[in-house]
Amino acid sequence: METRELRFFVAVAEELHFGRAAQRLGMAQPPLSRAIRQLERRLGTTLFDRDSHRVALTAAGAVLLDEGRAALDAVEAAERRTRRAGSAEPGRPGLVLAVKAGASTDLLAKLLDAYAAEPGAVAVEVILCGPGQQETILRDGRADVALLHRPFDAAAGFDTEELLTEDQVAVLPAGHPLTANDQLSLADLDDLPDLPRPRWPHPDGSYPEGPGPEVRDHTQLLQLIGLGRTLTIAPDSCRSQLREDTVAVPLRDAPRVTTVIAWPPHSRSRPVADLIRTATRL
Amino acid sequence: METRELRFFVAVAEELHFGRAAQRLGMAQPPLSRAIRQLERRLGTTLFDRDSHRVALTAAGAVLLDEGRAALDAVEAAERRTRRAGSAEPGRPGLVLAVKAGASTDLLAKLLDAYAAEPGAVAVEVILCGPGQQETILRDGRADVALLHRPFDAAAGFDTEELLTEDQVAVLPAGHPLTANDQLSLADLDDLPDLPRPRWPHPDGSYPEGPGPEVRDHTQLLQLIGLGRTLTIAPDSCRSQLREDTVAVPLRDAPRVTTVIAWPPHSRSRPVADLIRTATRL
DNA sequence: CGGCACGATACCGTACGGGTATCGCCACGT
DNA sequence: ACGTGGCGATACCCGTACGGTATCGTGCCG
Repeated sequence: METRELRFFVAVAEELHFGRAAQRLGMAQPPLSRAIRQLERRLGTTLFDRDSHRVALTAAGAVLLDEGRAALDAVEAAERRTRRAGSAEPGRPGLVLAVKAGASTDLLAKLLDAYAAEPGAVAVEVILCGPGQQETILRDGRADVALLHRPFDAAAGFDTEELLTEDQVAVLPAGHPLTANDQLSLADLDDLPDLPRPRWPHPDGSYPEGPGPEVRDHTQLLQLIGLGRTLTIAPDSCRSQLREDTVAVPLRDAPRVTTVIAWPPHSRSRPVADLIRTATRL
Repeated sequence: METRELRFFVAVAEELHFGRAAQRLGMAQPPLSRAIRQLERRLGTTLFDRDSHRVALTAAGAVLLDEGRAALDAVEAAERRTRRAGSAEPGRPGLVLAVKAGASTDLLAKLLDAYAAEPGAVAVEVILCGPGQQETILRDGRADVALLHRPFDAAAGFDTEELLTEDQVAVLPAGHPLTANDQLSLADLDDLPDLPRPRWPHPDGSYPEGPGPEVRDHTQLLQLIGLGRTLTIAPDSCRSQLREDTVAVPLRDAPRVTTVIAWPPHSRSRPVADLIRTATRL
């Protein structure tokens, strides 16, 4: 199976419409139809149930959509990482690390310092990304290593090492009545009319429905908290980054959060191994 | 990047010889050379250092070899699993489970029985494979689920659930002097001139060097132990399968072995989820 | 210094991927 | 009921890029 065919298939499977899929692929509809038919012939299976007015995935098609996306990610990762390894003049980033923007700043600083002191250290580029995007970025090769937060980020498919386990705190506007408590429970934070939970974008950029404000990054989030418009739950170590107009209150019953360093299981590269070793020794 | 190019690249990278690689690919050498050059141009990187008498991987080439193999496995897996899902007439195997031949027989039997009793259970095909092959088979899509033994099998890149942890025993020929002990240590089994360790084949089918007998499966192994030609270390549960001419002796200091059920992290399929749920409830 | 092993280059034919035009089918509207 | 429009399939054409054969250039070996 060629990646071109897989890309065709995924486009049709996502659009469930040959015309739109062809448009997305920048081609005409007939060759697309033909390519899919040919793919079906070669696989010996029909992938779509279609008449002139409905296109639907068969069971086999659903399997290929899952597996095919993973395969395309793997190919894309191979391509990107090779490109990066190729253009490795000293000074250009030899290693890309994905972290959730605003999280674990002190741990991150310690890690980068310690690694830079290692013999054979290469330049590290840090990608700051929204919650839940590190997995994607690590999977498709834009990053080589990531810092994830269990149990919130899925580390499925990666090798990991635990670095740090912390309690969580509620981050609230300074002066809010709840800040009078020296401890809170998760239930206290549910359904507060004045402090609805913020809404983070999905991977596709769309926002879920709800009353809370839409946020894109942690700076924005902290500003909104300071303005008394929302609240958030964060690892204890976030205290060091709080502004004067926000307050952290320990949570009695929030799950403890573990920061782990994650990497694709076949990374045999020297810099990745060095960085991981450095991290585990912190 | 197309999978065809990746296959070309991997062939050359493994042979380090354009002529032989072309032969392996069933094509002539010139188009292969050209395809590699073109791949290098598109990636903007040289992948091989070559003159007329030596071909060697560059750093970028080494990266692409690792990542490319993984990507090809993923594509192959997508293809195989789709084919399997497509030809799913009731009766044909809907689920393939890879287990190390001869290991965990009783656990396996319980699992298969329990799963068969589930509503919505599909036919399960069991693949018996040599040690260390389950990962490959699971990765390239010939199996959907595998039973692995930690810490011996690498579960890197898969999701896992622990099922059972056991101590290990030494399996020896009946009547051998060592069987007089009611406990042994690993050191007692090293460098026994009369009982050299068996040699298992590598994934490519070749055998490592050494004095021990070459074995392909556990039946053969047990027979050779019975004949007093070798010994092995195995989980406690293997006792139920021993022959009369072999004896198990507990090991004081062998690492405990954990049987885990493993699956590719993106399996969203109903039968896989059912089987895993069944396994964790045993 | 001649022979050889090997990768690169040159050149050619063909098969396949993509485009345009058109058909066939079904749902819907009036 | 019939016309219309939307959509996937089919028919046909064309360009390109992939693979094959022949040959070259080069460095190693005897």
